Amino acid sequence: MSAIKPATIEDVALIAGVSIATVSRALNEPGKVADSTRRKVIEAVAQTGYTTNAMARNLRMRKSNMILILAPDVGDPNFSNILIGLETEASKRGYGVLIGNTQNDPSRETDYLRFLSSNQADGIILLTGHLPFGLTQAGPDVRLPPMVAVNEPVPNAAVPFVGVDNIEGARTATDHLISQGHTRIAFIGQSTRSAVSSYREEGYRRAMTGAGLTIDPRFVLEADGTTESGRGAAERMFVRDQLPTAFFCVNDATALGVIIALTARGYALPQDFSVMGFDDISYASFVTPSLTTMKQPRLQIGEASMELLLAMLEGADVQKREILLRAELILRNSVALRRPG
Amino acid sequence: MSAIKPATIEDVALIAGVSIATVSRALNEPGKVADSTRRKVIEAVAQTGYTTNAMARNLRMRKSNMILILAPDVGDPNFSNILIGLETEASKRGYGVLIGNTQNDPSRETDYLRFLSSNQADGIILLTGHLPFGLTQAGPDVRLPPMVAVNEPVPNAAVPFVGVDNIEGARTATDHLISQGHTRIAFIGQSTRSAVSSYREEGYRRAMTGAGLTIDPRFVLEADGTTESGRGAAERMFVRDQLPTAFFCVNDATALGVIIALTARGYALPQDFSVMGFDDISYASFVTPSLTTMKQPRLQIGEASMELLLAMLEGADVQKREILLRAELILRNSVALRRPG
DNA sequence: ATTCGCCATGTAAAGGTTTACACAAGTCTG
DNA sequence: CAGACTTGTGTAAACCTTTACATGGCGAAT
Repeated sequence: MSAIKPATIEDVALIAGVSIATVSRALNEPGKVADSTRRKVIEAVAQTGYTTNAMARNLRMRKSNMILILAPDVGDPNFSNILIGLETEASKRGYGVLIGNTQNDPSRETDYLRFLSSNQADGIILLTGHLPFGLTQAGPDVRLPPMVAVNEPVPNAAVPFVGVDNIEGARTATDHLISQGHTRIAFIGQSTRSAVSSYREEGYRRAMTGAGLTIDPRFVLEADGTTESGRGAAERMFVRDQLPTAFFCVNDATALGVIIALTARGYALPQDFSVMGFDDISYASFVTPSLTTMKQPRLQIGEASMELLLAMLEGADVQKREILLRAELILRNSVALRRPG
Repeated sequence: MSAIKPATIEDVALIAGVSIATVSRALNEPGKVADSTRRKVIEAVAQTGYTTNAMARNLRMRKSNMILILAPDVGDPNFSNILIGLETEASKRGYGVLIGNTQNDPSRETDYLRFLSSNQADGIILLTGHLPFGLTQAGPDVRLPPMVAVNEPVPNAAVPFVGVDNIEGARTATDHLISQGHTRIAFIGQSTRSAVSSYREEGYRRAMTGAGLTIDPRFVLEADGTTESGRGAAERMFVRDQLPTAFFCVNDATALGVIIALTARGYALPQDFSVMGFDDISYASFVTPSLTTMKQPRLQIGEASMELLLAMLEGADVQKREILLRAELILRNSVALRRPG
C-alpha cells in the first residue's frame, strides 16, 4: 500500500473530487470552504497519507519556518539550556531550529549566512556577540536580516537583545558578600573586551559604593573568563601585602580557578576566603566547596529570545528592544560569614 | 543598489546573455560549459549578488541537504561534543543540521517526523535509543528513512549504529582496578533496561573472569544511571558484612553519587575505596576526588555517525553496519592501589 | 562529400504548492 | 424582481530551479 511516490495535493483533489485550490484551502483556511467538501478532503487526505511538501510551500510562500542559531561553541555548558528554550519555543510555534557552530571563525560565520540568502532560514538567533562576518563585510548600511542577540549584545548595531541583567545580578552577588560581613572584596574579570564582563564589574562597583565601601584598585584583577585565568589572577593577588576576604568572579569558570589556586595554597574554603561566581554552570554544585553563584535563567532566556524573533518575523515592529531577565542568587558553600579575626 | 527582490537565475542569464539552463550548468557542472561563457556567467553572478534559491532547488531535486538530529535531551553533557562532531562533519559536506529535542515524548517524536515527510530533512541521526514513535506506530514493515543510531543502539531494527565499544571499555576500566590490586570490585549499574549498561556489565564480568576473580553477586547493584541512584546503591552496600574495595560504576553520574555517599560516611577517597566511572563527562575533573574514568570519543562519534549517514544518503549500500570506537582510560584521583591491609 | 559523433547551448517540462482573479449560484435589499 | 452582495469553487499564474531532449555547428572518419 505504501506508494513509491508520496501523495501530492493533486492526488487528494482527485479522490475528493475537487480542485487542488480547494484542497489547499480546506487545509489552510478551513473557514473558507463548505463543511461538506472539507469533510471529503479530510477523508481523502487520510486515505492517501498526504502531507504537504514543505519545499513547494516554502518556495511559493518565500518562507521556510526555520531559524538559524549561530553560536561560537555549541558545547559550552552555558549554551545547552538556552538551546532547549529556543528549540521548545520554536517547535511550539511550528518552526524548526538549525544550528551553526561558528567557533568564531569568520569564514564559517559567512558560510552559514547562505541559509538565509538561499531562503532556508527566516531569521537568526545570535549568540556570538557580534554580527556574522559576512554581514559586517557588506558595509554598515546593509539591511540586516531579522535577528535577536542573546547573552552577548551586539555593539554598534540595532539588534534587539535578550539576556540576563548583568549589572543587577552582579550587584546582588556583591551585596550578598557584603551581607556576610565582607568589606575587602576583589573582582576578578575582564572588563576591557567583553561587554558582559564590564556590566558585571559595574554591578560590583555599584554595590560597593552603595554600601559605602571603597574599592581598592589592586583588588580588581584581569582574567579572561577561563578557569586558568582565574587561577592566575588569584596567584597574582598573593604578591600583595593586603588580601581581600572575598572574591567575586566574573563567571563560574573563573571562580573555579580561584578556588583551585586557594586550595592549592592550603587555605580552607569557605573559612579562609569566600568565593562567588556567576552563571551557575552545570557543575557548580559538584566542585568543592560547591559554588555560591548567580543562576542565569537560561531556559527563559532561550524562550524569550525565540519569542521575540518570531514576533518580529510576524510583523511586529520591534525597534531597539531589550529584554533583561533576573539572575537568581544560589546559596551554596563557597561563601561564608567573614571570620571575626 | 540592494534590490528589493533577490536576483534569480533569470536575471543572471539576461546579463550574461545566455539561457538559464546555461547559467545553472555553469554553476553546477562547470565542465559542461565553454570557458568563455562560464566567465560571463561568473561575472553576472558577481554583479547581481545571485545566490541560488535552495527552496526551488530542493523542490526540483527532491533533496534538502538537511539532517534531523533527534535527541531526548539536548542539554545532556554527554551530548554537546557529539553535536559538535555531527555539525562539523555535516557542515563540511554542505549539509545543515536540524535539531529535535524529544524529551522522550512520543508526540514530539512523531511531530519531528514531519520534517522528513515534508522533505525538509533527508535523514535522521537518532540518539534516543528507539525508533521515533510515529515510525513504530506505522508497523514493523514500514520502510525506514535513512538513519543512523548513535550512542544507544535501536533494538530489533536494522539501524546502523555508531558508538563506543562498551564491552571493551568496561573491560579496560575493570582491568585497571584489578591492576591496582583490587579483587573485590562492585558493579553499580542497571543492566535490565539499558543496552549500554548491560554491555558495560558484560565487560566487567569478562575482566573479572579473565583475571580469575569471582564476582560476588551481592556486589552487583542496580542503579538507573543518575547521581541519586548511585548514592542509594552505595548506601545499600553498607548493610552487607563484607564490602568491596573498589566500585566500577556504569557512568560518571552514578560514580559521583557513590563518591558523595562514601564521603558522607566519612571515608577518605581514594585511600579507603577506589571509584571508577565511565563517560568522562565535563565535570569529572572537578569533583573531589577527580574521577578516574573512561573517556568517550564524542567528537569522533559525532563525525563518524554523520559520515556514515551521508554515505548512506549518497547511495552507499550500508546494511547492518556498526562502528565501535574505543574509550580511553583517563587516570585521575579516584582510583588508587588497594591498601595493603 | 557524406556521415557520424561530439560539444555547447537552448527550449520547455516538471517539481508541488498558494493565491489572485474569475465565475456561478444563492441570498439580500429596496 | 432587478441589482448588489456573499459564498464556494475552479483556473491558471507564480515561486525558481534542474535537466531531458532537441538543435546547430564543427571536426574527424569514411
